[in-house]
Amino acid sequence: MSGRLGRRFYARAAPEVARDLLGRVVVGREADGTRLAARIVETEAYLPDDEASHSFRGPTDRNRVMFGRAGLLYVYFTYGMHHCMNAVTGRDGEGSAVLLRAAEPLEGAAVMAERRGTDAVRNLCSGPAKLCQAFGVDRGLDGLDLMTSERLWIERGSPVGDAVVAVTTRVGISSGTDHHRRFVVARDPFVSGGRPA
DNA sequence: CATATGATCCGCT
DNA sequence: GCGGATCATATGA
Repeated sequence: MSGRLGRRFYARAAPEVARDLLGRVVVGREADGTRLAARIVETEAYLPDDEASHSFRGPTDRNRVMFGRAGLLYVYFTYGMHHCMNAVTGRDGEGSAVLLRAAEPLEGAAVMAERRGTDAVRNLCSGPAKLCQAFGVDRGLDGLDLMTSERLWIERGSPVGDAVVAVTTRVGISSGTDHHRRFVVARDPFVSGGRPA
């Protein structure tokens, strides 16, 4: 429990949190107690001033959690089959969050491999929907509190230095493409797309 | 390696 | 009805 990131970590501007999440560790706990862990290597920041953000047009039933307090988990469903997870950031009611896009498996790779239907470790968490599938995250976890949940949380891990961080435009959106709010660990083989950035 | 396409649901216009 | 913060597979260079 002591390794968990605290509320104040998330209660900052989304781009700052996105940058700082690189090198941190997402931890999941299975019903049977098995621990899953993965080191975050790619994130994206979403703010309410951004046409590509779900929060751009204000709160709805779907995105309500994004307007909640920092440190909540916002999970959405898209393309008819995929889930993606975000950590809510900033002030309560603001509508900003950081999308977790890719991670390097550290613990529980066997469980992830079974869920993902592949043995290739590089392919278990190298994309936002893959990451959710590997950890068994769906809308049932929408709104959980990363401070107190026994199902999913984020630990301190090892923050990375500026020399290793690359900032780029974001992926998979058709508007708001001018914002440089995607953060990746440069040359890391576990980023989405399977290619170093 | 690159581009194309199908899968399959739901929130929003 | 449309199209999306995606992924896996298929096909062609």
